[in-house]
Amino acid sequence: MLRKATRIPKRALQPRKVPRQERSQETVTAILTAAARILESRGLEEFNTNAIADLAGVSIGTVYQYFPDKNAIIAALIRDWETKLVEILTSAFADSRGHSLAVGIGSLTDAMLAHHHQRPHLNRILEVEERRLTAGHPPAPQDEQICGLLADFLDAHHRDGSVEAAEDLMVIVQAMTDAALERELKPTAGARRRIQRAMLGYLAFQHN
Amino acid sequence: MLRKATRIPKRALQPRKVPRQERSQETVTAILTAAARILESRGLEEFNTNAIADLAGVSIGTVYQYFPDKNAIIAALIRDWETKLVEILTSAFADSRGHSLAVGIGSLTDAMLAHHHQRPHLNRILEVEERRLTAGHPPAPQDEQICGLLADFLDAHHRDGSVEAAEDLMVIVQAMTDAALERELKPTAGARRRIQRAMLGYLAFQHN
Amino acid sequence: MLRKATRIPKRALQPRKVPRQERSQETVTAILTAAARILESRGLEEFNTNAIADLAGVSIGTVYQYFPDKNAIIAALIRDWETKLVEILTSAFADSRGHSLAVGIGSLTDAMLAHHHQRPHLNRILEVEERRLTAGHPPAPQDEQICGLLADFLDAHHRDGSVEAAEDLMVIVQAMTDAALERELKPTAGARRRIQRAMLGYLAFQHN
Amino acid sequence: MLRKATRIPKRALQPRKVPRQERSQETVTAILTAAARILESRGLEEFNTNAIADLAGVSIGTVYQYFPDKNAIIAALIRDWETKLVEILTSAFADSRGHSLAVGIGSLTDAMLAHHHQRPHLNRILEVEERRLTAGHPPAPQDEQICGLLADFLDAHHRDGSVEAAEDLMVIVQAMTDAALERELKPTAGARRRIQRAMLGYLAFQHN
DNA sequence: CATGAATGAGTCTTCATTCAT
DNA sequence: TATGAATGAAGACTCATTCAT
Repeated sequence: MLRKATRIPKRALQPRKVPRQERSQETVTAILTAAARILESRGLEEFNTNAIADLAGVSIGTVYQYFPDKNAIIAALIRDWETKLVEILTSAFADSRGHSLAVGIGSLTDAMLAHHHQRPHLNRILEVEERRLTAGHPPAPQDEQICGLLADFLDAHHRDGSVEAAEDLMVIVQAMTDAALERELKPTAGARRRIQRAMLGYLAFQHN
Repeated sequence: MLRKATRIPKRALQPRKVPRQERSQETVTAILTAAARILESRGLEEFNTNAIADLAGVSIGTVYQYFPDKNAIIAALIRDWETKLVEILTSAFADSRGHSLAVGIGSLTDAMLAHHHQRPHLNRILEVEERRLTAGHPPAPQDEQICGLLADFLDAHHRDGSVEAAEDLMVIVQAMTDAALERELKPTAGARRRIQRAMLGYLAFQHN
Repeated sequence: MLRKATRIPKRALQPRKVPRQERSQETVTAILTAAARILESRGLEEFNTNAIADLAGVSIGTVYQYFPDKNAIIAALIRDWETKLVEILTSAFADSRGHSLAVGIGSLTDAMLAHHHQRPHLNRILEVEERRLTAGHPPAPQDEQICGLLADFLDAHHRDGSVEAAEDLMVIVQAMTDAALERELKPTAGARRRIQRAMLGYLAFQHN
Repeated sequence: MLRKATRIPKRALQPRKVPRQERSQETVTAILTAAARILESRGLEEFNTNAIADLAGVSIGTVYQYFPDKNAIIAALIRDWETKLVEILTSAFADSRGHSLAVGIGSLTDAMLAHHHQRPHLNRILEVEERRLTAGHPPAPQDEQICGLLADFLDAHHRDGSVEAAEDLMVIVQAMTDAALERELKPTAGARRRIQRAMLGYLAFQHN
């Protein structure tokens, strides 16, 4: 991955062909599963289309039938991962409706920690790759969605400048979750406390 | 086949030989300057040892005389960058000695914003690369140094848990500076305000 | 791996099955139309069986139902093209029956120019492909037919060595039409004059 | 070669690096020699960079050090071949200075026949490839040179429209030599006579 | 007969690294 | 020390063709 990096993707990151038959849906799943596993256990350096095909038990040609290139596979993993994150956060905010701001932020933190600690190595790589693949691109719709969820939640608690705050809080929670993940492999109470402190502190802060 | 650097670099990231003669020092500088320029203007994708040698005006063999491999070149750039950051922060904290906490945090923020906005594209890449190269490694001495500076500063203001706080604040300022850089190309007052809010809020926050 | 067609085609260049039913005939026509269009607008480089099937609106399997391989498709296009040429020349010579040699040669020239300028890009490619596919093979029956038509015409004008002359004249008219096509995109009076000069000069020439 | 065809060459057809050391000049020669041999004995289909490297006794990387891609190798062969043709024709015309038109045309014919019958199979392929590689490009300087030589020769014999005539004669001699080569492998007196007839006939022809 | 998913050999090309000079 | 020619493993990707459904 050191070589093919940065720059704007040359091909669309979109899948090439939408699988219609049942068989091909399974194939796509197998490819993505294999790709995730390789990224997770062998790292970006050994992430190559031949390895993916091997592990997925399909031929290399089949991989290219569904993905125009390597990056599109990573992009698909990122999309899946973000879609899942949106779901998790959506339900986290839904659950905290009617509760205090602190409770809501706590749910958010827990959800983020939980999601990141699930396949932490994979997530780490996907995060870095997302930055590479989207460099110069407009933000992914899912990112905006997530910010929107948080902004709505802040609005419900009568906070001004909710969009800006949501942006900042997402940056903070993302970075701190990441840092926590680097320090310790399991989510800990300490990590939770520190993230909470940053987010609630941000929200409580009054300029004088 | 020595191309694959699997997760943990096989070679030391140290330069191969410390150049003693003057001419050698110039050569190393030329190589690093070329490397930085390529990274900056062509991106990671076109960052390769042959291109570096070309731009530096030396032969590829000479590059390998001073750096054991490609990663060592990037590592050297990162080291330089961090060393500079240590210097800047050292003087920022020195200047704010005797001033309030807020003033000190303000200096830190300004220093970070200034440093990141200098060759922003290069810095972005180096940051990502640092994560790649140090994955699984202990933190670089410079990172510890920076945290130490901040911790000392917090101590001077009688803050408890200064090491933990320093760690968190560095994560926050780094991430937010980065995000700001992504949003707007020049350092803005708005960015400064938001970063301040996050850091001072973190410090002011009291668990109940 | 059946991709390599070494010098001599391994499979017959004949279509695989003669379509008897009406619908099959339509399918074959669709395939050949698509093939011609691709050759014409995208060139040999993008001429592949999958693209043909796509554009023809049939599945790749169907293409192979009617053509044993890719070369057979090209061969069919060439056959069609030559068949058409035979028809055109036949009527050209028929029309010039009873007229002078010069008039006949004029008709031939006009017919050739007209035929070549119809879908010139396609014709150019087919001509080159014909050489590739027939390398080492005996001349195609249509080529012989065309020479025969011309030889008969020359005979009617009491020319000796009509077969040899017909061969040579066909080579000349073919090459010069081609060259004209390369120079200017539309048939011009100049091109006609030059071709005429070559042909009539050839016929008029007397060894001393 | 069926696949990578038509269209305008994507990379320059120029060699990548001019060999400076003696060793590399030998390498380039070895590559071109190998390329010619493969084209000649195995045909375009088996003409690939790996085969070339193998036969040349160098590694594939070395091939790409001197040629940006496959087409550039073919282009180099074509250039060599044309350069040689220019030399041959130059001396043919030089020799026929002071002689009659017929003698000069005879020299031209002999030179062309001789040149084409040297490695006839290779020449055939190179000719077709030249058309592919130069499609849409301005004519190669060598082609112009050759026409110029002939035009000068015609001028010396007080022919009007010598440039047009030179163009046409070159087309004719090229095509007929080619056709002869297809009929018989050795240059024959018959072929010579037929080509002469075409060229002298063209020149002698008077419109009425 | 038609479909289209799957195959996989083959080809191009790159670039980190070595080593003879 | 410097040079730069040479190496070659590795990886991306294509597309003619097959065959189960």
